[in-house]
This record gives sequence, C-alpha cells and structure tokens, in this order.
Amino acid sequence: MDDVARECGLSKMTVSRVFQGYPGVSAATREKVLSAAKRLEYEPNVLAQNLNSNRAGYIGVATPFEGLLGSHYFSQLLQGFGNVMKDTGFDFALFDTLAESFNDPGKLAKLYRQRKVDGLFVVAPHMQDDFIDTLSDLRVPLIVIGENISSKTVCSFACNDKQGISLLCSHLLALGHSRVAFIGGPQDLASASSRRDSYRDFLKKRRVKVPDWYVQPGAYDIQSGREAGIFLLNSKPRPTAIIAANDLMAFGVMESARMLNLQIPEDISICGFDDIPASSQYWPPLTTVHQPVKEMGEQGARLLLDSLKRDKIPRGQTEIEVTLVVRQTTAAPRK
Amino acid sequence: MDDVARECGLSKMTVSRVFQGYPGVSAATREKVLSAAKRLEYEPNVLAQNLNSNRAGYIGVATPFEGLLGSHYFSQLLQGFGNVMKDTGFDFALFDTLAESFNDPGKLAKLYRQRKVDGLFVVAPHMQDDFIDTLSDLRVPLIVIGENISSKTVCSFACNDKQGISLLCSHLLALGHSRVAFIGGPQDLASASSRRDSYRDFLKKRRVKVPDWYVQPGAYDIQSGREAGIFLLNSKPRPTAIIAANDLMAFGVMESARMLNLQIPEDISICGFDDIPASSQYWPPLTTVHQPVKEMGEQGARLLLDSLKRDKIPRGQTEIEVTLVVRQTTAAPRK
DNA sequence: TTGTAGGCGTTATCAG
DNA sequence: CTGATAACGCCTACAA
Repeated sequence: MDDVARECGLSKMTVSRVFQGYPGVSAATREKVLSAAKRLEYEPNVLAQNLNSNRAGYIGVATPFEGLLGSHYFSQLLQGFGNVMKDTGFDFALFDTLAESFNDPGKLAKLYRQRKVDGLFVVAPHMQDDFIDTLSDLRVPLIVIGENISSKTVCSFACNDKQGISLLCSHLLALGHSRVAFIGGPQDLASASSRRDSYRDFLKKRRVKVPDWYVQPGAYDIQSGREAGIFLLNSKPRPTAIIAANDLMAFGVMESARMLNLQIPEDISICGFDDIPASSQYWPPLTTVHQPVKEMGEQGARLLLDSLKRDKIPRGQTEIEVTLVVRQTTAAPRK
Repeated sequence: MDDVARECGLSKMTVSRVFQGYPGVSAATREKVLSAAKRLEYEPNVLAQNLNSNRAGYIGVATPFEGLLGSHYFSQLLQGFGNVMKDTGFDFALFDTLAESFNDPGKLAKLYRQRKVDGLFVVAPHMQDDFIDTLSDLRVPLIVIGENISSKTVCSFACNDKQGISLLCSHLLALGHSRVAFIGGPQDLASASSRRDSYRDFLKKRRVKVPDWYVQPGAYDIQSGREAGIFLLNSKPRPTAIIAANDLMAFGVMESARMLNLQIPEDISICGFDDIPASSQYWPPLTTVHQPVKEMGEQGARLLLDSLKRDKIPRGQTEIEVTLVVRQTTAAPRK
C-alpha cells in the first residue's frame, strides 16, 4: 500500500479510501490510484483487514467428510448456504468432524474464539458425538443443520422426519396396505431413529399390527437395503409394502424384489425417503419424501447471517415441512 | 494476552512463548500462564498471528458446487487432502467456481494475492472455464486436480483416462467382442472428451471397425445412459458390449437392457468408469475402471505443501495409473 | 478532498 | 529465563 501511495504521491489513507469505495475521493485521484495499483499488482491484504475488523471472513462448515461430503444432501445444503452468503464477504471453511483434532470436544468453540471463523454450521452430526453436548452454553454463533438436537439451547434446522413418515404411511394405508414393513438407518443418526420411531408410532396409532421382524435394521446403503429386502420378501406373511428410511436402501429393496421375480408395484410397493436425483431416474421411479434441503440451507444461512449482524447467538429449533412424491413404486396391493 | 500477562505479573512475550511451546520457559511460569489463560478463557487470536506471519492458514479448494460437491469423487479427494494436511495448521476454504464472483477471471489469483488463502486446488474445472487460461503466468501456488490441463505451465494431477479406456477395450476384445459401443460424457469436461477419443483411437489401432452410431453422447447421469442404451440395443447390428464413460450411465444402460429383456452379461456386456461405491453393490456388480482418487488427493496435497514450504510454485503434470476391476457385467458374447 | 496518529494482537529481535 | 521495542498492513478518528 505504501508503494502505491508513494507512486501516486499520496498517503496510504487515500489509497485505502479508494479501495474501500469511500465516496470522498476525487475521480482523478481514484483513477490514479487504481492504475498504479494495477501496475504494481497491489491487492489489499485481507489478513491486515481482518485483524483490524476482528473478522475472519469465513463461516465454518463442520461435517463428517466420510459420510456426508459426497452426498447430494451436502451439495444442496452448501448451495443453499452459498445463495445467501454470496455477497456478504463470507466464504466457507470446511472442517472434518471425524478428524483427530475433533476429539477435542472444545474444538468448535475454539475455532470461533480464535477467530478462525465468524460463525459455524454443524451438518448432520452423529448423535453421540461428544462435542454436541459441549455446545449448549458456549456463546458461539452456531447452527446445527439436518438433525434435531435434543439440547434446546442449541439452534437447529431439520426436516420434519415424523411428518415425512406419516405421509408415507398414510399413502400406503390409503392404498389398502396393511402389511407395511420398515428398514431403518444407522441408529447413531438422530434422523434415522426418529424415522423408525415415527413409523412405529404411526402404525400403533392407526391400530395396524405388524410382526416384530417387519422392522429391519439398515445402513443407509444399497447393500443393506437389498439384504433387508430379501429377508422381508421371503418372510411369511410377506409384507405388501416396504418403507426404506432412505432412497438408497429403497433401491436395494427394488433389486431384491427383482431377484425374487416380484413385480413392482403390483406384488410389492416400495417407498424411500430423501428424493435423491436417482430416485426420479430409476425405473420404476421411486415414491419417496422430498426434503427441501437447499431451502433449509438458505433459511439457516439467513438466520446465522442475521445473528452475526446483530452480534447475537442464533436461537430456536426449526422443522422444515417435507412433501410426499408419489411415483410408480406404490400401488394398491393385489387381492 | 495483556490480561493474562498482567494476571501473572509477566510480560506478553512470556505468554506468547508459552503458547508457542517455546522451550525456554520455566515450568512454573508455564503452569501459571496456562492456568490464568484458562481462567480468563484466553485463546491466541489467529487473526493477529496471521498478520504477523503473513499466512492465511487456509488452502482454497475451488470447484463447481453443483456438479461436484455431491460426488463420491469430491469426497474422496478431500479426504486425501485432509490426510496430508491434518497436522500442518492449514484448513480448507471452499469456493464455488460457478458463483458469480468467479466471472472475474482473476479471481483465483486474487484470493492468493489478498492472502485469503495460501494455496489453491482447482478441482475438475470445465474445459472452457475462462479462468484456467489466466492461470499460467500468475505466480500462485495452485494445482489443478482431476483434469489434464493443456497449458503446460499449470501444475496438474489427473487419472490416466486413456489407460483406463485401453484396459476396458482390451478386456472386451480379449473376451471376443468386436461390436463395442461407447457412451460419452459432457464434452466440456476434458476427461470426457479424452475418454471418447481414447476409445476411438484404441479401436482404430486394433483395426476394429464400428458404425458411427456406436458412439453416443451422454450427460454422466443415469437418464442419459438409459436413453443411449435403448438406442444402441435397438440398433442393428446390435453391439455385444457397451462402454459407458462413467458408472452412472452404465447403470442406465443396465436398466435399458433389463427393459428389453436382455441378459447381462450373456446378451450384452456393460462397462463403466470411476468405480463409485454403488458399482460393487449393484446387481450384477459392474465391471469398471478404478481411479485412486484419494491417493491422487494425497499426492497433490503433498506437492502443494512442499511447494509452500519452499516458497515455490508447484510444477509438472502427473497422470495417475488406474486399474481395471472385472466384475460380473462382462463376459464373452453369445455365439 | 487529503493527511497524521494510533491501535488491532501477535511475534522477532535484541537486551538484560 | 524474561522483558522492551518495533513491525506486520490496514482502518478509525480526527485534523487540516
């Protein structure tokens, strides 16, 4: 900056003002400064600006790399964040909650106190992750996204799993099904247990009795869907409909049905949950629950941004409405 | 820091030394400082450290959010980066090359000159992306990952597409196939056109003649694979084998074969490229080319780190070897 | 419209 | 082993 100032015969202050877009600078001076800056390849040093403003210019996104980074879900979420953050001067910093450094339960708070980030999103943490508990009373601008957090002092956004499962169950019962089975997800994910519990509660409330084995465990992947599918479709009485706790497992069930020469949806109705892109492309296209993930990201980002502006900690737990997407894997059961 | 120093009756310097782990501090003093720091909830301010050291503590990762963020590929890559970067004090900053701010072709260089990041990975850029051209002579520690860049002054890491296609073609020819069709990817991706060209070159070299329509366009998704598959499998003479330029399209082809009541692999052999997790889980499991993406990320990260340490710009173009994974979608053609 | 002084929180350097 | 001073590059506040 000194160089540019000297080159123009001005003080650093004037150069600074030009780059801040400060209005009280004559057009001629501004011109001179900008051209000198270009010539000298000068760019304001963000590091110094940061120290001055006590701002990192980064919003942290903490997530398990292994489980989530490659998912459509994460991609949608970040696009939602990005839509809101694009003109705010904030960029994204990425942290792996599975990394060793996250063994330190205070890690998240540290990132903030050290001013490595100005705020944080925690995306779909595992339920038992230590650090969640440590979050509640730390005064960190932080939002948990994608899981309903039991601690009521932590701000969170999540899709309404219970509502989604109700939509699926109602749909199937309305079609005339009474033997509805369920394949759950990893039990350390809050959403997975929530989906399973919602299924049980719904059927109980509607007084639909199902045998114990109609609730199968799964791992949110095709493989486990196929295995559970084979088991269920070979069991007696065979279910007439199967709800998988996510779309990937539903694909596995569809394969198992095919292997057993059962027609979808005539012999067996199948539902998923998530509405990943493949679900509409698969044949037959999958009946599932659509989560407005991008919108959830946008809402979360707006709230965080707002909190940062007012220097407050975000509060409140928000559940986003989901919608049923009826495609071609569900129909009335055969007589 | 002043507070802690005062509390201990020491100078800031000593506090600083304690936090830097500087050896020349008496154990008693160290103890005193640490306990005071804990009491006062003091953490060194990274922003000030950054200004002092002229280091951002961030490695930028620039990628198209929409196309790549949700891919297994990206996830593997970042895990590779992470393995190498974990104890270096660098974290990751994420930038969307599709964002408006990237219309500025100098954006990448700017991120570096402003010290927003200390180095950059550019992941699988689109071929025509403007900014790639502007990269060559900027002295920015930058590595392009996942695409072979024509500009020889830009450092890059990529998997050897040509070798991968050769492996697939050789495999099929060895099984006795002579009618081998191909479904390509989006032509603005360097790897997609490279795969298609490699296919053409290989068959020409082996003097295998195929009709024009055996090369179909695709969009790297299931849908386009299914469409191209239907077209090819209905064409006369029908190919006995189809290579899809990625696994997703291969799944589409498998579906189309099923819809036409063709047996895989007896009636039609199908290959993919990428070896995404679903490929081994699908039924039948897909013959494909495995790219060591995580290793590529590790190698790239090591090189970048090394360059940063020596204050040099990384150089050179590296192609990573791929491997053929023969599963159950390929077999000798029927007589 | 432009300039001067001081401070943001840390660390390198040199002195004690 | 510990302390004083200056510097990192910028911006706020005030002065001219």
